[in-house]
Amino acid sequence: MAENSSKTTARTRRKPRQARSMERVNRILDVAEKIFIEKGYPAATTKAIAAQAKVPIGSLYQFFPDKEAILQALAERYSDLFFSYFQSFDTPEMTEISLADYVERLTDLADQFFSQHPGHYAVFMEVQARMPEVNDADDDRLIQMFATMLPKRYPSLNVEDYQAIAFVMVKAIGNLMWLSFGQSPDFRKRLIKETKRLSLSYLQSYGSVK
Amino acid sequence: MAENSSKTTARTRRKPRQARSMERVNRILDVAEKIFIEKGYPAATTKAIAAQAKVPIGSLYQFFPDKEAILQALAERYSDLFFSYFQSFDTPEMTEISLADYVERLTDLADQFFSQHPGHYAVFMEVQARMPEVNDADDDRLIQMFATMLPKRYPSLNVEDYQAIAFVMVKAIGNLMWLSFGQSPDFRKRLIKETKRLSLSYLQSYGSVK
DNA sequence: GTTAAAATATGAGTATGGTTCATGTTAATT
DNA sequence: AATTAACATGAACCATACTCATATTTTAAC
Repeated sequence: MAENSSKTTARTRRKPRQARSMERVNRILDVAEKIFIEKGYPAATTKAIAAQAKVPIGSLYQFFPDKEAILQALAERYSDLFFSYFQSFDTPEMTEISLADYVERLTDLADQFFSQHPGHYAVFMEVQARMPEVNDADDDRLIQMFATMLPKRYPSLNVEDYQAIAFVMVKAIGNLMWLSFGQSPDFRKRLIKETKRLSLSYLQSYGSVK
Repeated sequence: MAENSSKTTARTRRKPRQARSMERVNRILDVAEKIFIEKGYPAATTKAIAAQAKVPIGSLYQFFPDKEAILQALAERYSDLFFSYFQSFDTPEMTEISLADYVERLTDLADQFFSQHPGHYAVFMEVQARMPEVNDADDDRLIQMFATMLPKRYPSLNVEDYQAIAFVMVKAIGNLMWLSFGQSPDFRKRLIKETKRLSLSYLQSYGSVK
């Protein structure tokens, strides 16, 4: 499907096959994450990353075509983690519980994920800035997941409706949860409450009673 | 209020006082906007900006302490424009019309602004990525504007409620409107409709009848 | 076990782009 | 007319992403 966009894939590099090199790649990723969080992406020099990972600069570029590829690899690690959180929502049982409960659990789960992985915030921030496509892909996956469940609750709507509703839900909730960081703990709690209210009243406007 | 954050203000530069230099500054800004839109901020070199504006590189740095300052200046131009659009909402009459009409007009105005200034999208994008504070300041201004009007419609709530509701409204609407670009024209229309539905049902959940 | 091929390792060197600064020129001020 | 302040200029500086020719280690073939 996806062509070789010059932005997404600069040039392919050898994938590590030997154990020693895989270790090094992981060391590089760990160190890079740490430095990205500490100083931000632009101030994190590839030399510093290589040095702290105790890997010569040439070796770093053996596996990562460019600096952005390091960020991208980190994003993928988080993406996998993220979806492992939401696995539990991709089940039929989830259509049985009440709409209010559903919204409640959905929001709380997102909240938990963000809270439990502080590094995600910094990495996500940079990825959003520099490679929005990556995050959009994750959102699309969530949207499809969500759209699939909607017919169960709203049998009379059509495909376009499901797409639109799922889009609004994922983006609006995601954005508000995201913004709730950077706020004071009290206001953050309030925002999570409001997020639930927002999505519930929106969904109810489509006539669900359950 | 604001200290000299090393991120926000690198170092002050002479402000142009003479006509000739003000012309040059404007030329620089216009060219920079064009190149930012065409190639994106990172690929826009200060050398290229200076060259196309027919200004030596040294002169550019006479007025802009660094590359980011150019972006910031552009953001300020748009910020002013943006608020001139929303001036009409800072009037008492706006509390008289129905909630549905209010939401309708608010959303359409935002839509119009975004549509009529395509350059804003690209610039805003980069600003959001690199200097979120700038955009947050704009949002805060909108939030206060909105929060001030809420007591008229919801007399029984308290200050925290007004703040929370205004926050959700501004951020949620703003985000959805923003995302509606990048979408197909049809889906974009649909999203604007959904944005209205989202905000209206949310506001109605607070018990307004009018 | 030897050897050829493939994978990995290395860091001095290159290219590019942001920024400076010493020196000159033009406009305002006295 | 003289002094000062604002503006102009671009070669040079410097930091940083990235390369590449060369050396070493692992794997595979026999």
